[in-house]
Amino acid sequence: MAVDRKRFIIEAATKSFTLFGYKATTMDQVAKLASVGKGTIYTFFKNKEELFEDIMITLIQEMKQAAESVVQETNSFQENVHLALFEMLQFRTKHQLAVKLFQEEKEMGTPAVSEAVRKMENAIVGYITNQVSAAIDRNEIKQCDPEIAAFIMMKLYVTLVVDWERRGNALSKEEIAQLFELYVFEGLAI
Amino acid sequence: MAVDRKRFIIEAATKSFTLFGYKATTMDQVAKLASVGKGTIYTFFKNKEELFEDIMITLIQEMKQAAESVVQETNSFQENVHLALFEMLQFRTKHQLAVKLFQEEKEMGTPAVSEAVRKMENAIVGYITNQVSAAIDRNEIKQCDPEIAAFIMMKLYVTLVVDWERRGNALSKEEIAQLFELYVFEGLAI
DNA sequence: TAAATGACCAATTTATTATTATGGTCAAAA
DNA sequence: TTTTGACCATAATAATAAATTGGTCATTTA
Repeated sequence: MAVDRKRFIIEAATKSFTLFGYKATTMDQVAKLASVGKGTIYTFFKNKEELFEDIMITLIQEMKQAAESVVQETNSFQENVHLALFEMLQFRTKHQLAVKLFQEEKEMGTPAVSEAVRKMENAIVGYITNQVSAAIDRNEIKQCDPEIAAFIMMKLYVTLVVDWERRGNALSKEEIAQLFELYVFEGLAI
Repeated sequence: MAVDRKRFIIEAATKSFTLFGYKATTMDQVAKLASVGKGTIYTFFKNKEELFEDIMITLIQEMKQAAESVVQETNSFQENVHLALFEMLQFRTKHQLAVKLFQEEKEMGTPAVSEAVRKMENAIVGYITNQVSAAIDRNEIKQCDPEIAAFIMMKLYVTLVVDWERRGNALSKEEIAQLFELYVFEGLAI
């Protein structure tokens, strides 16, 4: 193969999804951007949705890597969970494609995009679930259902980072860490 | 005044909002249902939105009463918070007007309805905030920001009652109470 | 001759116009 | 003085026309 057409197509589609979103990205546009005939796209991908899913797999991998880059063996479980969750939620607001997709999901509810957002959420919960399971095995925390725990932790972070901000002034990273520790680890009981 | 026209209007509007939602309820319809000329409505209410707000105040009062009906002096704080939150979230899924409004908010995003839903949420948080403040004064729980605590508790309940159900099988009232106690009061720390 | 292409098509989306319905007013009636 | 419903400007909806788009496939290319 003289030129890596598949790579060109993926790069062009990523650019276009990032700039215009899923719905407003046309296959003609991707073909033009990739300097490729439209038919060529369909020799690599069954349809637009599959092309999008391929790109989403990469995005989710990047998000996982972002989490892994801040998690450290030597840290305590709660420190690592805090860092990982904060990093992944941050990723969703910093990575341009993720931002565009969340916007499109909220404003238009494009089905393929809703599914993609769901998969990102599952990736976060899945990653934290593993951390929780490991922490239980190491006897760092109480016995509990790891998936429910991970789900609650993620939702608590969204509550603290996103929902509370909507009600007034945002919480700092340190305040969030403190609240997380208070409610999930220490508890309100005296 | 021969007949209580205002009462008739409110009853007719409540029926219509419950049956058809805010958007699909017409002032002509309300007037007909109330056996009143359309102009009469505007002698009691400035416009459709104010009529709706009047009815919402009643709905929120009812929700508060539902919470108060299950809260008891002799109960512990966490028991009362559990009962109150469960009751109010239940109220939102049982009271027909509330159900209709949540549906309309989700499907159409009617601004007046979004505002109403926001007020219901504030009412719940406000009620729990008071409970938390009182519990701190009684030294039943640790010192903490009562509003953030109430907000987190409400969100945790929505997570457990609504969000987790969407991921698979629902949790029972007892499981929810246990999880609530584990995460908010006891904590995961060993 | 296998890979690449873009004109083409059915189906959907968007733009345009016509029609209806609705919130709110106010002169007349009760 | 209170109540009313015909009336109106505006907004929502329906109907129709025009443009766009995802996907195909016969033809071209290397």
